[in-house]
Amino acid sequence: MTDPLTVPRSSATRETPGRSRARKGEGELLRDEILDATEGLLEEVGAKEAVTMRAVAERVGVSVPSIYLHFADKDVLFYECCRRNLVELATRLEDAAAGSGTVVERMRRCGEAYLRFGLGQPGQYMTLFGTDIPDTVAPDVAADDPGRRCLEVVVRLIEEGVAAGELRSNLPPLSTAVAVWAAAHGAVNLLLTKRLQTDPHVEIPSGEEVISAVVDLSINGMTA
Amino acid sequence: MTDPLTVPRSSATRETPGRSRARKGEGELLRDEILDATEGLLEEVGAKEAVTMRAVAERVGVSVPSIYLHFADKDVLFYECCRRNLVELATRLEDAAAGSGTVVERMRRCGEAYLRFGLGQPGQYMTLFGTDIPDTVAPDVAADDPGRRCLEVVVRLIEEGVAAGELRSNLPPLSTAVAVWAAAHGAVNLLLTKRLQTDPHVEIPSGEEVISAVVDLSINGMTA
DNA sequence: GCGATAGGTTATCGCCGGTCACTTACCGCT
DNA sequence: AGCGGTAAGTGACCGGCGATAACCTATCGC
Repeated sequence: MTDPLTVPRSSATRETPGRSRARKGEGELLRDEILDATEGLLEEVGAKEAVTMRAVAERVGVSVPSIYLHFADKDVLFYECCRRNLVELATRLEDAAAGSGTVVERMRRCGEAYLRFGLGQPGQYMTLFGTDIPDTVAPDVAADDPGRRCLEVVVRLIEEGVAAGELRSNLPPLSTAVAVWAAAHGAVNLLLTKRLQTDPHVEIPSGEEVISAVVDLSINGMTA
Repeated sequence: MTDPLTVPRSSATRETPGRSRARKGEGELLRDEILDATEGLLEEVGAKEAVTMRAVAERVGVSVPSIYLHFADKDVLFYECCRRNLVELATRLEDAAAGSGTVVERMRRCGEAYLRFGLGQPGQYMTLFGTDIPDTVAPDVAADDPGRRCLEVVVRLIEEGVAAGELRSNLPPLSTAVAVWAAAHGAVNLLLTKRLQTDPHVEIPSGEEVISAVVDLSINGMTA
């Protein structure tokens, strides 16, 4: 009944004659459009499970299988989509770490930069860091893991601080850096999953308060 | 072609004549069986997206709609499943906080208990804390949020430590407690999502090292 | 001009979460 | 004793999902 989906629309009507999109060497162009559309939808709905391949295809103005010409599967599409912005995060952290001031000051700027980055792009942050690395992208990640690059910045900063006598670290710098990363990651995660706003009649710290509390705690922990 | 699914098997064959399961007031019994099966499957595959309602039904030996007699939807089922064990976590934390020793010692035991709990039940931890609270369970959570109970323990411990002069906290205890929780949560999250084992040729801290690094950092941060 | 092929399309698959209409077995009530 | 009400459970099915198979067609090197 009311069967508008089964109408053949085969080879006579052709109101929208497919999509006029071509140019020989320019398949990469469509690839970028797909990534843009994915990123947009991801930030609109917040989680990749809520973004369907059909929705991406529709936004781009293309059919679903066309996406699979450029990306092996949904996981790869979303990983590539998020990784584009990783350059931005790495850059911000490296800028913050390389700026002027004491190691502690620079470390504080790094922490704030990380937290603000995560909170600024919830969908992408949770897609990148919130769940297991999907099997189909795991081999790729091993060579170029986003989180690992962040970790590197912190490790070097800690080493510098210890060498300068500014920081104390009775554990290996890598272990301490992991702990610092964990604190920042956990804070972003708690805020993005709304774990701090479920109970309206309990006063809860704002995002800014959480950021400064986490940064304070971590830095105090290293200067003790 | 090869249409074994459309075979009627209507009202004559009946090889397995439904499932002999009844008893009037004992529907709750099936409910518990469903929760047990869900928990088992969840820990086997690690994520609720990978556990289908059909798989749960099959393990229990029941049909899919029967599950919906006891749980409104999949989210509610998994939330109830995980919440059962929340009692355990709350108990462990309260035990650790109420034990003997200085506030710092008890705080350390709390941190270790939290981390071990999370690492001990990956599927349930990630289901409870790893993503947004689903809409269908959110109203319920507001009244009895798992994380909130953990937070309470830490807040009281910090207040006690500050009063005893053992801890220093220039921020409100709640803010500091959130930061401590964030550190622990982030550590569990990083470990469970395998963020610390992607690169085989880089030495990475073990789970135990991460635990002690996070606990050290947090406690140092409060005693500075 | 012309065949190869990059760049698409339509149609369909199998599986998922969830619902509907229906049946069965127990139980309180007369 | 037996009968209606209802708790408990079932088979069939829906729309939507990720993914694929088979097919078409405009472009471009030759």
